[in-house]
Amino acid sequence: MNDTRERLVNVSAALLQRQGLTGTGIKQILAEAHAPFSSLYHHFPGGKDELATAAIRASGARYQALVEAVWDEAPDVISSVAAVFDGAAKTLEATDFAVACPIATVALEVASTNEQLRLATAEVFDAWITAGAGRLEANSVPRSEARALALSVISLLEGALVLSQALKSTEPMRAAGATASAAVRSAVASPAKTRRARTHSVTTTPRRRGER
Amino acid sequence: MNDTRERLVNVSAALLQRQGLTGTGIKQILAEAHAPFSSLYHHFPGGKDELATAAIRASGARYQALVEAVWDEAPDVISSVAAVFDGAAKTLEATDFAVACPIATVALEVASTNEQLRLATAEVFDAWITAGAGRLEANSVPRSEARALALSVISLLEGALVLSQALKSTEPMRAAGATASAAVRSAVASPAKTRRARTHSVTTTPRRRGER
DNA sequence: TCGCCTCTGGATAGATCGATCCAATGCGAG
DNA sequence: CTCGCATTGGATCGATCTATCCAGAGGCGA
Repeated sequence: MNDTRERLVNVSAALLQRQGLTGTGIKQILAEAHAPFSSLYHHFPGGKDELATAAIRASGARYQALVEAVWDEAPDVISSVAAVFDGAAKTLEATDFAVACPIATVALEVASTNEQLRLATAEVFDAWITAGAGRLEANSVPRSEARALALSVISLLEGALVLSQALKSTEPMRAAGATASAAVRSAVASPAKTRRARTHSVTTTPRRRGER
Repeated sequence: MNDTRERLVNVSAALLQRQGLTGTGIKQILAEAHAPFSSLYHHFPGGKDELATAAIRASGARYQALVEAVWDEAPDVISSVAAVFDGAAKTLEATDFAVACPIATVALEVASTNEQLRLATAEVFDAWITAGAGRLEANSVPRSEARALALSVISLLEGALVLSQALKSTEPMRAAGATASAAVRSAVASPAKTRRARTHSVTTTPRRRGER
């Protein structure tokens, strides 16, 4: 019977992604979710902030699951990264650049104005980073580099989403995808094909055994 | 004289950066700028949107000038890129993570809700990309790669700003800076020493003709 | 000095904001 | 059936939002 609560969270997540926190009114959420005022304050006594927190957490987890599904479908790490960026580009095009990162808009808005919501966005990002680092580490990226690489790849993705949305073009997303793939390729400790990385030449990574 | 108009633009730029468009009220702008209602609608007949457009353009240009100044102070391209990311990290720390990108917050907010403002943010980003590509090209990056590389570097910067603000940590910024430097290093057509880059810090780069 | 134009001062309108209130409804347990 | 609890239906409040209105102040050329 609690599908009202679920509808509120889902509708909020969708609206927050496109309009941000202050740009989304309670009345609009209630109208689209076909719910009355009292239902909102019954399920979320904390009001708008509590609802928004739940929405951020939900769409953060949902997006992570989506990306992980795309990631795990590809045969190797580098194509996984490429597939994620490609998927993001396709989503942008399919939605006329309306659907990008589910939480970045709110994250920037609340970063210095709403500590409770800022913490929620931080938790989501942290989960993404940890998951990304874990998957990189499971694919021959040395532990000492995995987290920094995950941070860079996610930064590339987030930044490219910002630029692509503003410019209404997937050019930034494609460029960022290429750079992300190259960065991952450089970090992968390939035991056999050490000299094969012709096109991308050197990085700061010594090619010795990435032990430790 | 017309310093009321200038004050309005500056105050708006600062508030928009931290609170976004819908999060910033006209009254707050007027209060901080010590201006009455009628002054706003005299100088900006288009109201809030017109004022915000002017503010976005102004802070976009100001930020570009700041980055270019930091960039041009460094002796070579790679240290330039590193210096920009380092400067962003220092600014974040100095302002308790309140001051990051002057337009990203608004850009995400208006991307699919306000075409006029979206165009303004797109113009600012485009100017940054063009300027970045030009500077890369002037430093031995092939023209065919310069624009894509500039897109990637700016994506890294923007994404790292999002993550750093949300997490209240400069770790993403530092990781992104290292990746950006490495990407630029790979793209620089270094005539002789392709192999021996070693694991020094970012400042050890092939010192090609330091013009200027 | 006069008249003109730019700019400022502040009140106010009309809409919308988030939040609260209480009565009514549905439903399972006893 | 009846009771108790979770949930719903709206009306409504005070605050705040953007925008408009008009009168007055100030500078400047004629």
